[in-house]
Amino acid sequence: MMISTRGRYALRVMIDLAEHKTDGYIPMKEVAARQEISLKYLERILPVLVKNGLVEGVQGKGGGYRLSRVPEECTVGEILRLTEGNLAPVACLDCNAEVCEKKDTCKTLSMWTEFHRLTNQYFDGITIAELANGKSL
Amino acid sequence: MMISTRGRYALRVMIDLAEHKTDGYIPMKEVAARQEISLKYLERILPVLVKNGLVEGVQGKGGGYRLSRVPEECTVGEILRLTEGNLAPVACLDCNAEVCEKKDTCKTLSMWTEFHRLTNQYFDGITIAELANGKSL
DNA sequence: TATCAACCTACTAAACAAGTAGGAATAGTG
DNA sequence: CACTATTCCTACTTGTTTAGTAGGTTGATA
Repeated sequence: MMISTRGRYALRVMIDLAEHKTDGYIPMKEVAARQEISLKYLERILPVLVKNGLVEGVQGKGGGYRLSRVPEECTVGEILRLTEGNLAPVACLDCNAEVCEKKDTCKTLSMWTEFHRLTNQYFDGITIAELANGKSL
Repeated sequence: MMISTRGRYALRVMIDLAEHKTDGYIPMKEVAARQEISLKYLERILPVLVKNGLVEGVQGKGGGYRLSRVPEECTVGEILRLTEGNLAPVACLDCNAEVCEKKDTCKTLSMWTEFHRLTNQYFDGITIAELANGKSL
């Protein structure tokens, strides 16, 4: 019942990119230094955000990353689903998992389903812009 | 971001005890057979429920377990907190964890705190009685 | 051509999950 | 008393996941 460092670091990177937004690209080396996270580890986390169009990476000197959209349009839910795989509390709700054979008689399934819905709704309702601005919830 | 088998099995045991309630004690062997869960594994999960007064265990022939309270007074939240340790989404919110040194400037802490509150509120609002009766949520 | 950056793959150490194994303590029953 | 059925307790095991590290390749700019 935990969000791993992958998801938490991805979030911190996105917030950092929003806060230090310029017209150019920001090298991950700078973000890693500011956030005190291993650069090498961040390099392993970012590709999924690039592939799914949340950030753009440019190689070479003067390169780096920048947000693909304005921070107001980046939701926490989207970032966590990409980096954590899924926000489902039980495997039965994971779309990629095999179907549970007890699902028709399971007394707890609807509870998990509703919690899953609630979780997505909560995190989809928060944007990177709000976090960067320190909006209190 | 998952509830482990410990929590899920504990819940199924509690529901089973509620459904097969008698004036005596129910051997875990029966519950394990009905729920198709390893008896040995359940024996490892139950002590925490006993210690915290959710169920009573009686050893020896004719012994077994029974709920300490009526199912209407057993909440899912209570059971999950005992078996999963804590429902906190990040370590910073775990009371037993060391205090995070970034907590004063952390842009995400309030988001996690609110989610934690929401999670507890959701699961505290569901009782074993409701699950046993198949109340749809 | 040198430098700085993203990108890629393989490896590793530690922790955790999900159980198994083997018995000790306890309480009724013939 | 011996037998049986049950909880209770500790240690072990096996596989997976987490949180990285190592060592490079590719690509852009100056």
